[in-house]
Amino acid sequence: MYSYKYPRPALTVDCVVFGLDEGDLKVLLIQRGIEPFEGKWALPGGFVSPEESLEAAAKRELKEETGVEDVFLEQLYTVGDVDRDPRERVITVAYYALVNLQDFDVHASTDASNAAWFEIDDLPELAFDHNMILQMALDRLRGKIRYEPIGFELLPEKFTLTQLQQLYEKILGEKLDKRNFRKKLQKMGILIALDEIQKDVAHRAARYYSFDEEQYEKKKEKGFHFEM
Amino acid sequence: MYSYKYPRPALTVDCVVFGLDEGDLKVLLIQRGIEPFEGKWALPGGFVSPEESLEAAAKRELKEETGVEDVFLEQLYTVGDVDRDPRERVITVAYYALVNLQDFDVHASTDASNAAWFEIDDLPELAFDHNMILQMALDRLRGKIRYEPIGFELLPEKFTLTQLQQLYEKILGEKLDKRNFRKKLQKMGILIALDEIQKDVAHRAARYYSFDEEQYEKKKEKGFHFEM
DNA sequence: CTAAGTTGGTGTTATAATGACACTAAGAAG
DNA sequence: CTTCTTAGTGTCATTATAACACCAACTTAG
Repeated sequence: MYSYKYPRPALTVDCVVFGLDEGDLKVLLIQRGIEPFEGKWALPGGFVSPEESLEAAAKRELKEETGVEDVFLEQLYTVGDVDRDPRERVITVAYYALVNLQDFDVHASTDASNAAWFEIDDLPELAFDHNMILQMALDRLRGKIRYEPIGFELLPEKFTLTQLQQLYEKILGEKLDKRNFRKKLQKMGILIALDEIQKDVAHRAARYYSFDEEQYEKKKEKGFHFEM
Repeated sequence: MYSYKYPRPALTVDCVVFGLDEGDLKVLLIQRGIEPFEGKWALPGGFVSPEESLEAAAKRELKEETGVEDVFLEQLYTVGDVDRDPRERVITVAYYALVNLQDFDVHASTDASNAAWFEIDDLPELAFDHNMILQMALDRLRGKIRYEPIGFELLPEKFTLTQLQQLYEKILGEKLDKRNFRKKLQKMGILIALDEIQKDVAHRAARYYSFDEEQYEKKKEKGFHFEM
Protein backbone atom coordinates (compact mmCIF):
# COMPACT_ATOMS: atom_id res chain seq x y z
CA MET A 1 0.00 0.00 0.00
CA TYR A 2 1.09 3.53 -0.75
CA SER A 3 -0.10 6.35 1.47
CA TYR A 4 -0.24 10.08 0.95
CA LYS A 5 -1.29 13.02 3.05
CA TYR A 6 -3.79 14.20 0.44
CA PRO A 7 -5.89 12.14 -1.95
CA ARG A 8 -4.33 11.62 -5.36
CA PRO A 9 -6.18 11.08 -8.62
CA ALA A 10 -5.57 8.01 -10.73
CA LEU A 11 -3.65 8.55 -13.95
CA THR A 12 -4.62 6.99 -17.26
CA VAL A 13 -3.97 7.44 -20.95
CA ASP A 14 -6.61 7.12 -23.66
CA CYS A 15 -5.94 6.80 -27.36
CA VAL A 16 -7.99 8.00 -30.27
CA VAL A 17 -6.86 5.66 -33.01
CA PHE A 18 -7.76 6.76 -36.52
CA GLY A 19 -7.57 4.44 -39.48
CA LEU A 20 -8.57 4.63 -43.11
CA ASP A 21 -10.61 1.64 -44.24
CA GLU A 22 -11.47 1.53 -47.93
CA GLY A 23 -11.82 5.27 -48.04
CA ASP A 24 -13.69 5.60 -44.78
CA LEU A 25 -12.14 7.35 -41.81
CA LYS A 26 -12.66 5.14 -38.79
CA VAL A 27 -11.82 5.13 -35.13
CA LEU A 28 -11.09 2.17 -32.88
CA LEU A 29 -13.39 1.67 -29.89
CA ILE A 30 -13.54 -0.88 -27.12
CA GLN A 31 -16.68 -2.19 -25.52
CA ARG A 32 -16.45 -1.96 -21.77
CA GLY A 33 -16.83 -5.16 -19.84
CA ILE A 34 -17.12 -3.61 -16.39
CA GLU A 35 -18.89 -0.85 -14.59
CA PRO A 36 -19.12 2.07 -14.87
CA PHE A 37 -20.59 2.33 -18.34
CA GLU A 38 -20.56 -1.45 -18.76
CA GLY A 39 -21.44 -2.40 -22.31
CA LYS A 40 -20.76 1.11 -23.61
CA TRP A 41 -18.12 1.83 -26.18
CA ALA A 42 -15.06 3.75 -25.06
CA LEU A 43 -11.64 4.85 -26.22
CA PRO A 44 -8.91 2.28 -25.64
CA GLY A 45 -6.78 3.23 -22.68
CA GLY A 46 -5.55 2.25 -19.28
CA PHE A 47 -3.52 3.10 -16.26
CA VAL A 48 -0.04 4.57 -16.49
CA SER A 49 2.43 2.35 -14.68
CA PRO A 50 4.68 3.93 -12.07
CA GLU A 51 7.77 3.30 -14.18
CA GLU A 52 6.63 4.31 -17.64
CA SER A 53 6.32 7.71 -19.25
CA LEU A 54 2.99 8.99 -20.53
CA GLU A 55 3.97 8.43 -24.12
CA ALA A 56 5.26 4.94 -23.35
CA ALA A 57 1.92 4.13 -21.75
CA ALA A 58 0.07 5.37 -24.83
CA LYS A 59 2.32 3.31 -27.09
CA ARG A 60 1.79 0.24 -24.96
CA GLU A 61 -1.99 0.61 -25.07
CA LEU A 62 -1.87 1.07 -28.80
CA LYS A 63 0.25 -2.01 -29.22
CA GLU A 64 -2.03 -4.06 -27.02
CA GLU A 65 -5.17 -3.02 -28.85
CA THR A 66 -4.01 -2.99 -32.44
CA GLY A 67 -0.69 -4.79 -32.56
CA VAL A 68 0.92 -1.88 -34.36
CA GLU A 69 4.05 0.00 -33.35
CA ASP A 70 5.95 2.93 -34.79
CA VAL A 71 2.94 4.85 -35.93
CA PHE A 72 2.13 8.52 -35.68
CA LEU A 73 1.22 9.27 -32.07
CA GLU A 74 0.80 12.70 -30.54
CA GLN A 75 -0.46 14.05 -27.26
CA LEU A 76 -3.86 15.63 -27.62
CA TYR A 77 -5.22 16.98 -24.37
CA THR A 78 -5.47 16.20 -20.69
CA VAL A 79 -8.85 16.00 -19.04
CA GLY A 80 -9.21 15.90 -15.31
CA ASP A 81 -12.59 17.18 -14.26
CA VAL A 82 -13.42 16.17 -10.75
CA ASP A 83 -16.48 14.05 -11.57
CA ARG A 84 -15.63 12.66 -14.96
CA ASP A 85 -15.34 9.19 -13.49
CA PRO A 86 -18.06 8.30 -10.96
CA ARG A 87 -15.76 6.08 -8.90
CA GLU A 88 -12.96 8.45 -8.08
CA ARG A 89 -11.00 11.23 -9.64
CA VAL A 90 -9.18 10.13 -12.78
CA ILE A 91 -6.85 12.24 -14.89
CA THR A 92 -6.58 11.12 -18.49
CA VAL A 93 -3.89 12.18 -20.88
CA ALA A 94 -5.40 11.67 -24.31
CA TYR A 95 -3.30 10.82 -27.36
CA TYR A 96 -4.29 10.34 -30.95
CA ALA A 97 -2.73 7.97 -33.41
CA LEU A 98 -2.87 7.55 -37.17
CA VAL A 99 -2.52 4.02 -38.43
CA ASN A 100 -2.48 2.55 -41.86
CA LEU A 101 -4.99 -0.28 -41.84
CA GLN A 102 -3.92 -1.70 -45.13
CA ASP A 103 -0.23 -2.47 -44.78
CA PHE A 104 -0.64 -3.88 -41.28
CA ASP A 105 -3.50 -6.25 -40.86
CA VAL A 106 -4.96 -4.51 -37.90
CA HIS A 107 -8.32 -6.19 -38.26
CA ALA A 108 -6.94 -9.59 -37.44
CA SER A 109 -5.86 -8.54 -33.99
CA THR A 110 -9.04 -6.66 -33.17
CA ASP A 111 -11.85 -8.58 -34.87
CA ALA A 112 -12.06 -11.37 -32.38
CA SER A 113 -12.03 -9.20 -29.29
CA ASN A 114 -14.44 -6.61 -27.96
CA ALA A 115 -12.99 -3.96 -30.22
CA ALA A 116 -14.42 -2.48 -33.39
CA TRP A 117 -13.80 0.23 -35.93
CA PHE A 118 -16.52 2.87 -36.25
CA GLU A 119 -17.07 5.28 -39.08
CA ILE A 120 -16.31 8.76 -37.97
CA ASP A 121 -19.75 10.12 -38.72
CA ASP A 122 -21.64 7.19 -37.31
CA LEU A 123 -20.41 7.00 -33.75
CA PRO A 124 -22.22 5.57 -30.75
CA GLU A 125 -22.57 7.36 -27.47
CA LEU A 126 -19.36 6.76 -25.57
CA ALA A 127 -18.48 6.22 -21.94
CA PHE A 128 -17.15 9.03 -19.73
CA ASP A 129 -16.29 12.22 -21.66
CA HIS A 130 -14.91 10.20 -24.54
CA ASN A 131 -17.20 11.75 -27.12
CA MET A 132 -15.68 15.11 -26.30
CA ILE A 133 -12.13 13.76 -26.49
CA LEU A 134 -12.89 12.14 -29.82
CA GLN A 135 -14.28 15.41 -31.12
CA MET A 136 -11.12 17.21 -30.03
CA ALA A 137 -9.03 14.62 -31.82
CA LEU A 138 -11.04 15.11 -34.99
CA ASP A 139 -10.66 18.86 -34.75
CA ARG A 140 -6.94 18.48 -34.24
CA LEU A 141 -6.65 16.12 -37.19
CA ARG A 142 -8.62 18.49 -39.42
CA GLY A 143 -6.49 21.42 -38.37
CA LYS A 144 -3.18 19.64 -38.59
CA ILE A 145 -3.64 17.85 -41.88
CA ARG A 146 -3.66 21.19 -43.68
CA TYR A 147 -0.29 22.28 -42.37
CA GLU A 148 1.64 19.07 -41.88
CA PRO A 149 1.90 16.10 -44.18
CA ILE A 150 0.33 13.71 -41.69
CA GLY A 151 -2.29 12.41 -44.10
CA PHE A 152 0.27 9.97 -45.46
CA GLU A 153 0.31 8.22 -42.09
CA LEU A 154 -3.18 6.94 -42.81
CA LEU A 155 -2.42 5.70 -46.29
CA PRO A 156 -0.46 2.61 -47.32
CA GLU A 157 3.15 3.04 -48.34
CA LYS A 158 2.08 3.14 -51.99
CA PHE A 159 -1.03 5.09 -52.86
CA THR A 160 -2.68 6.70 -55.83
CA LEU A 161 -3.33 10.40 -56.11
CA THR A 162 -7.05 9.73 -56.08
CA GLN A 163 -6.71 7.92 -52.75
CA LEU A 164 -4.82 10.87 -51.36
CA GLN A 165 -7.38 13.33 -52.62
CA GLN A 166 -10.27 11.32 -51.25
CA LEU A 167 -8.54 11.21 -47.88
CA TYR A 168 -8.34 14.99 -47.83
CA GLU A 169 -11.93 15.31 -48.94
CA LYS A 170 -13.04 12.93 -46.21
CA ILE A 171 -11.20 14.67 -43.43
CA LEU A 172 -11.75 18.25 -44.51
CA GLY A 173 -15.33 17.57 -45.54
CA GLU A 174 -15.16 19.38 -48.87
CA LYS A 175 -14.72 18.44 -52.50
CA LEU A 176 -11.40 19.35 -54.08
CA ASP A 177 -10.62 19.98 -57.73
CA LYS A 178 -8.68 17.08 -59.18
CA ARG A 179 -6.44 19.10 -61.46
CA ASN A 180 -5.64 21.78 -58.90
CA PHE A 181 -4.97 19.16 -56.26
CA ARG A 182 -2.48 17.31 -58.46
CA LYS A 183 -0.84 20.47 -59.70
CA LYS A 184 -0.26 21.63 -56.14
CA LEU A 185 1.25 18.35 -55.00
CA GLN A 186 3.47 18.15 -58.05
CA LYS A 187 4.83 21.62 -57.39
CA MET A 188 5.62 20.69 -53.78
CA GLY A 189 7.92 17.93 -54.96
CA ILE A 190 7.46 15.66 -51.97
CA LEU A 191 5.97 12.69 -53.79
CA ILE A 192 7.86 9.93 -55.57
CA ALA A 193 6.16 8.56 -58.66
CA LEU A 194 6.71 4.80 -58.56
CA ASP A 195 7.19 2.52 -61.55
CA GLU A 196 4.12 0.65 -60.56
CA ILE A 197 0.48 0.95 -61.42
CA GLN A 198 -2.70 -0.57 -60.07
CA LYS A 199 -3.77 -3.96 -61.29
CA ASP A 200 -7.03 -5.86 -61.24
CA VAL A 201 -9.06 -2.70 -61.54
CA ALA A 202 -11.88 -2.44 -64.03
CA HIS A 203 -10.66 0.80 -65.55
CA ARG A 204 -7.47 2.58 -66.45
CA ALA A 205 -4.87 1.77 -63.82
CA ALA A 206 -3.57 4.62 -61.68
CA ARG A 207 0.09 5.22 -60.89
CA TYR A 208 1.30 4.59 -57.36
CA TYR A 209 3.16 7.26 -55.43
CA SER A 210 4.94 7.32 -52.12
CA PHE A 211 5.66 10.18 -49.74
CA ASP A 212 9.24 11.39 -49.95
CA GLU A 213 9.86 12.09 -46.30
CA GLU A 214 13.56 12.76 -46.79
CA GLN A 215 12.83 15.37 -49.42
CA TYR A 216 10.14 16.90 -47.21
CA GLU A 217 12.54 17.26 -44.29
CA LYS A 218 15.13 18.83 -46.55
CA LYS A 219 12.67 21.33 -47.93
CA LYS A 220 11.34 22.10 -44.47
CA GLU A 221 14.84 23.03 -43.37
CA LYS A 222 14.94 25.54 -46.18
CA GLY A 223 11.72 27.18 -45.09
CA PHE A 224 9.26 25.17 -47.15
CA HIS A 225 5.83 25.13 -45.62
CA PHE A 226 3.37 22.34 -46.41
CA GLU A 227 -0.18 23.52 -46.93
CA MET A 228 -3.25 22.05 -48.56
CA MET B 1 -3.90 9.60 5.07
CA TYR B 2 -5.02 8.21 1.74
CA SER B 3 -3.82 4.80 0.67
CA TYR B 4 -3.70 3.10 -2.70
CA LYS B 5 -2.64 -0.29 -3.92
CA TYR B 6 -0.17 1.21 -6.41
CA PRO B 7 1.91 4.36 -6.10
CA ARG B 8 0.32 7.44 -7.57
CA PRO B 9 2.14 10.45 -8.98
CA ALA B 10 1.52 13.92 -7.65
CA LEU B 11 -0.43 16.26 -9.91
CA THR B 12 0.50 19.88 -10.49
CA VAL B 13 -0.19 22.67 -12.94
CA ASP B 14 2.43 25.09 -14.24
CA CYS B 15 1.72 28.32 -16.06
CA VAL B 16 3.74 30.03 -18.73
CA VAL B 17 2.59 33.62 -18.33
CA PHE B 18 3.45 35.88 -21.24
CA GLY B 19 3.27 39.63 -21.01
CA LEU B 20 4.21 42.53 -23.23
CA ASP B 21 6.26 45.16 -21.43
CA GLU B 22 7.11 48.25 -23.45
CA GLY B 23 7.42 46.22 -26.59
CA ASP B 24 9.32 43.36 -25.02
CA LEU B 25 7.79 39.92 -24.75
CA LYS B 26 8.34 38.69 -21.22
CA VAL B 27 7.53 35.68 -19.14
CA LEU B 28 6.85 35.50 -15.42
CA LEU B 29 9.16 33.33 -13.33
CA ILE B 30 9.36 32.50 -9.65
CA GLN B 31 12.52 31.95 -7.71
CA ARG B 32 12.33 28.71 -5.80
CA GLY B 33 12.73 28.95 -2.04
CA ILE B 34 13.07 25.23 -1.37
CA GLU B 35 14.85 22.19 -2.66
CA PRO B 36 15.03 20.78 -5.21
CA PHE B 37 16.46 23.51 -7.42
CA GLU B 38 16.46 25.97 -4.53
CA GLY B 39 17.31 29.43 -5.77
CA LYS B 40 16.59 28.52 -9.38
CA TRP B 41 13.92 30.21 -11.42
CA ALA B 42 10.87 28.19 -12.33
CA LEU B 43 7.44 28.51 -13.85
CA PRO B 44 4.72 29.47 -11.40
CA GLY B 45 2.61 26.48 -10.47
CA GLY B 46 1.43 24.24 -7.74
CA PHE B 47 -0.58 21.26 -6.73
CA VAL B 48 -4.06 20.60 -8.02
CA SER B 49 -6.50 20.36 -5.14
CA PRO B 50 -8.74 17.31 -4.95
CA GLU B 51 -11.83 19.38 -5.59
CA GLU B 52 -10.74 21.66 -8.39
CA SER B 53 -10.47 21.07 -12.11
CA LEU B 54 -7.15 21.41 -13.92
CA GLU B 55 -8.16 24.68 -15.46
CA ALA B 56 -9.42 26.00 -12.15
CA ALA B 57 -6.06 25.17 -10.60
CA ALA B 58 -4.25 27.02 -13.38
CA LYS B 59 -6.52 30.03 -12.95
CA ARG B 60 -5.95 30.01 -9.21
CA GLU B 61 -2.17 29.92 -9.62
CA LEU B 62 -2.33 32.73 -12.12
CA LYS B 63 -4.44 34.82 -9.80
CA GLU B 64 -2.12 34.17 -6.86
CA GLU B 65 0.99 35.09 -8.80
CA THR B 66 -0.20 38.03 -10.86
CA GLY B 67 -3.50 39.15 -9.39
CA VAL B 68 -5.16 38.99 -12.79
CA GLU B 69 -8.28 37.07 -13.75
CA ASP B 70 -10.21 36.60 -16.96
CA VAL B 71 -7.23 36.45 -19.24
CA PHE B 72 -6.45 34.16 -22.12
CA LEU B 73 -5.50 30.77 -20.69
CA GLU B 74 -5.08 27.57 -22.66
CA GLN B 75 -3.79 24.11 -21.93
CA LEU B 76 -0.40 23.54 -23.48
CA TYR B 77 0.98 20.09 -22.76
CA THR B 78 1.28 17.50 -20.05
CA VAL B 79 4.68 16.27 -18.98
CA GLY B 80 5.07 13.24 -16.78
CA ASP B 81 8.45 11.67 -17.28
CA VAL B 82 9.33 9.37 -14.45
CA ASP B 83 12.37 11.25 -13.21
CA ARG B 84 11.50 14.84 -13.96
CA ASP B 85 11.25 15.57 -10.26
CA PRO B 86 13.99 14.00 -8.14
CA ARG B 87 11.74 13.55 -5.12
CA GLU B 88 8.94 11.51 -6.58
CA ARG B 89 6.95 11.21 -9.75
CA VAL B 90 5.10 14.43 -10.59
CA ILE B 91 2.73 14.96 -13.50
CA THR B 92 2.43 18.55 -14.62
CA VAL B 93 -0.29 19.91 -16.82
CA ALA B 94 1.18 23.05 -18.35
CA TYR B 95 -0.94 26.03 -19.36
CA TYR B 96 0.01 29.25 -21.00
CA ALA B 97 -1.55 32.63 -20.41
CA LEU B 98 -1.44 35.94 -22.21
CA VAL B 99 -1.78 39.00 -20.01
CA ASN B 100 -1.83 42.65 -20.77
CA LEU B 101 0.68 44.25 -18.44
CA GLN B 102 -0.41 47.77 -19.15
CA ASP B 103 -4.10 47.89 -18.27
CA PHE B 104 -3.63 45.81 -15.12
CA ASP B 105 -0.78 46.86 -12.95
CA VAL B 106 0.71 43.43 -12.72
CA HIS B 107 4.06 44.72 -11.60
CA ALA B 108 2.72 45.92 -8.30
CA SER B 109 1.62 42.49 -7.21
CA THR B 110 4.80 40.75 -8.27
CA ASP B 111 7.61 43.26 -7.67
CA ALA B 112 7.85 42.73 -3.97
CA SER B 113 7.84 38.96 -4.03
CA ASN B 114 10.26 36.44 -5.43
CA ALA B 115 8.76 36.79 -8.89
CA ALA B 116 10.19 38.58 -11.90
CA TRP B 117 9.52 39.13 -15.58
CA PHE B 118 12.23 37.90 -17.95
CA GLU B 119 12.74 38.88 -21.54
CA ILE B 120 11.99 35.98 -23.79
CA ASP B 121 15.41 35.85 -25.36
CA ASP B 122 17.32 36.36 -22.15
CA LEU B 123 16.13 33.53 -19.96
CA PRO B 124 17.98 31.89 -17.10
CA GLU B 125 18.34 28.16 -16.73
CA LEU B 126 15.15 26.93 -15.14
CA ALA B 127 14.30 24.23 -12.61
CA PHE B 128 12.99 20.81 -13.70
CA ASP B 129 12.10 20.60 -17.38
CA HIS B 130 10.70 24.11 -17.36
CA ASN B 131 12.97 25.37 -20.12
CA MET B 132 11.43 22.78 -22.41
CA ILE B 133 7.90 23.68 -21.37
CA LEU B 134 8.62 27.34 -21.93
CA GLN B 135 9.98 26.57 -25.38
CA MET B 136 6.84 24.64 -26.20
CA ALA B 137 4.73 27.57 -25.06
CA LEU B 138 6.71 29.91 -27.30
CA ASP B 139 6.32 27.59 -30.24
CA ARG B 140 2.60 27.35 -29.60
CA LEU B 141 2.31 31.13 -29.33
CA ARG B 142 4.23 31.60 -32.57
CA GLY B 143 2.09 29.08 -34.34
CA LYS B 144 -1.21 30.26 -32.99
CA ILE B 145 -0.78 33.99 -33.39
CA ARG B 146 -0.79 33.57 -37.16
CA TYR B 147 -4.17 31.86 -37.28
CA GLU B 148 -6.07 33.27 -34.34
CA PRO B 149 -6.33 36.85 -33.17
CA ILE B 150 -4.72 36.16 -29.82
CA GLY B 151 -2.12 38.89 -30.15
CA PHE B 152 -4.67 41.39 -28.89
CA GLU B 153 -4.67 39.61 -25.54
CA LEU B 154 -1.18 40.94 -24.92
CA LEU B 155 -1.96 44.52 -25.88
CA PRO B 156 -3.90 47.10 -23.91
CA GLU B 157 -7.53 47.69 -24.82
CA LYS B 158 -6.48 50.63 -26.98
CA PHE B 159 -3.41 50.24 -29.10
CA THR B 160 -1.76 51.77 -32.14
CA LEU B 161 -1.14 49.89 -35.34
CA THR B 162 2.58 50.27 -34.81
CA GLN B 163 2.28 48.56 -31.42
CA LEU B 164 0.38 45.72 -33.03
CA GLN B 165 2.91 45.38 -35.81
CA GLN B 166 5.83 45.38 -33.39
CA LEU B 167 4.14 42.69 -31.36
CA TYR B 168 3.89 40.50 -34.43
CA GLU B 169 7.47 41.23 -35.39
CA LYS B 170 8.62 40.36 -31.88
CA ILE B 171 6.79 37.08 -31.71
CA LEU B 172 7.31 35.93 -35.27
CA GLY B 173 10.88 37.15 -35.33
CA GLU B 174 10.68 38.86 -38.72
CA LYS B 175 10.21 42.37 -40.02
CA LEU B 176 6.88 43.14 -41.62
CA ASP B 177 6.06 45.77 -44.21
CA LYS B 178 4.13 48.61 -42.63
CA ARG B 179 1.84 49.30 -45.57
CA ASN B 180 1.05 45.69 -46.29
CA PHE B 181 0.41 45.04 -42.62
CA ARG B 182 -2.06 47.87 -42.35
CA LYS B 183 -3.73 47.07 -45.65
CA LYS B 184 -4.30 43.48 -44.56
CA LEU B 185 -5.78 44.44 -41.20
CA GLN B 186 -8.01 47.05 -42.76
CA LYS B 187 -9.39 44.53 -45.21
CA MET B 188 -10.16 42.10 -42.38
CA GLY B 189 -12.46 44.63 -40.77
CA ILE B 190 -11.96 43.47 -37.20
CA LEU B 191 -10.46 46.67 -35.81
CA ILE B 192 -12.34 49.69 -34.54
CA ALA B 193 -10.65 53.03 -35.20
CA LEU B 194 -11.17 55.07 -32.05
CA ASP B 195 -11.65 58.84 -31.89
CA GLU B 196 -8.56 59.09 -29.80
CA ILE B 197 -4.92 59.61 -30.58
CA GLN B 198 -1.73 59.38 -28.60
CA LYS B 199 -0.65 62.34 -26.51
CA ASP B 200 2.64 63.37 -24.93
CA VAL B 201 4.63 61.85 -27.74
CA ALA B 202 7.43 63.78 -29.40
CA HIS B 203 6.18 63.15 -32.92
CA ARG B 204 2.99 62.84 -34.88
CA ALA B 205 0.40 61.12 -32.67
CA ALA B 206 -0.93 57.77 -33.80
CA ARG B 207 -4.55 56.77 -33.77
CA TYR B 208 -5.74 54.23 -31.25
CA TYR B 209 -7.61 51.12 -32.32
CA SER B 210 -9.37 48.36 -30.47
CA PHE B 211 -10.10 44.78 -31.44
CA ASP B 212 -13.68 44.24 -32.53
CA GLU B 213 -14.29 40.85 -31.02
CA GLU B 214 -17.99 40.85 -31.81
CA GLN B 215 -17.30 41.52 -35.46
CA TYR B 216 -14.61 38.86 -35.49
CA GLU B 217 -16.98 36.23 -34.11
CA LYS B 218 -19.61 37.21 -36.65
CA LYS B 219 -17.16 36.91 -39.51
CA LYS B 220 -15.81 33.65 -38.20
CA GLU B 221 -19.32 32.18 -38.31
CA LYS B 222 -19.46 33.07 -41.97
CA GLY B 223 -16.23 31.26 -42.72
CA PHE B 224 -13.77 34.10 -42.27
CA HIS B 225 -10.33 32.87 -41.39
CA PHE B 226 -7.87 35.13 -39.57
CA GLU B 227 -4.34 34.88 -40.88
CA MET B 228 -1.29 37.08 -40.63
C1' DC C 1 -14.38 -7.27 -81.84
C1' DT C 2 -16.87 -3.38 -80.69
C1' DA C 3 -19.39 -0.43 -77.80
C1' DA C 4 -20.19 1.14 -73.25
C1' DG C 5 -18.64 2.03 -68.79
C1' DT C 6 -15.33 3.66 -65.47
C1' DT C 7 -11.58 6.06 -63.60
C1' DG C 8 -6.83 8.30 -64.80
C1' DG C 9 -4.59 12.05 -66.29
C1' DT C 10 -3.67 16.64 -68.23
C1' DG C 11 -3.52 23.07 -69.40
C1' DT C 12 -5.33 27.48 -69.77
C1' DT C 13 -7.18 31.56 -68.19
C1' DA C 14 -9.37 34.96 -65.29
C1' DT C 15 -9.23 36.60 -60.66
C1' DA C 16 -7.32 37.39 -56.22
C1' DA C 17 -3.54 37.74 -52.96
C1' DT C 18 1.01 38.95 -52.00
C1' DG C 19 5.20 41.54 -51.69
C1' DA C 20 8.18 45.27 -52.88
C1' DC C 21 8.74 49.93 -52.67
C1' DA C 22 9.06 55.97 -51.12
C1' DC C 23 7.05 59.89 -50.04
C1' DT C 24 4.12 63.47 -47.39
C1' DA C 25 1.83 64.66 -42.75
C1' DA C 26 1.85 66.00 -38.06
C1' DG C 27 3.66 67.35 -34.10
C1' DA C 28 7.66 68.31 -30.62
C1' DA C 29 12.04 70.10 -29.55
C1' DG C 30 15.74 72.92 -30.17
C1' DC D 1 11.68 77.98 -38.65
C1' DT D 2 14.44 73.99 -39.02
C1' DT D 3 15.17 69.44 -37.62
C1' DC D 4 13.77 65.19 -35.88
C1' DT D 5 10.76 61.41 -35.34
C1' DT D 6 7.00 58.49 -36.17
C1' DA D 7 2.20 58.22 -38.70
C1' DG D 8 -0.02 57.28 -42.57
C1' DT D 9 -0.96 56.24 -47.47
C1' DG D 10 -1.14 53.69 -53.23
C1' DT D 11 0.69 51.35 -57.22
C1' DC D 12 2.35 47.76 -59.77
C1' DA D 13 4.58 43.43 -60.86
C1' DT D 14 4.52 38.74 -59.44
C1' DT D 15 2.48 34.75 -57.66
C1' DA D 16 -1.16 31.86 -56.12
C1' DT D 17 -5.77 30.35 -56.54
C1' DA D 18 -10.00 28.65 -58.55
C1' DA D 19 -12.86 27.38 -62.28
C1' DC D 20 -13.39 24.50 -66.02
C1' DA D 21 -13.65 19.75 -70.09
C1' DC D 22 -11.76 16.42 -72.67
C1' DC D 23 -9.02 12.33 -74.23
C1' DA D 24 -6.59 7.93 -72.50
C1' DA D 25 -6.48 3.36 -70.84
C1' DC D 26 -8.42 -0.53 -69.49
C1' DT D 27 -12.50 -3.89 -68.45
C1' DT D 28 -16.76 -5.88 -69.31
C1' DA D 29 -20.85 -7.15 -71.70
C1' DG D 30 -23.12 -8.00 -75.81
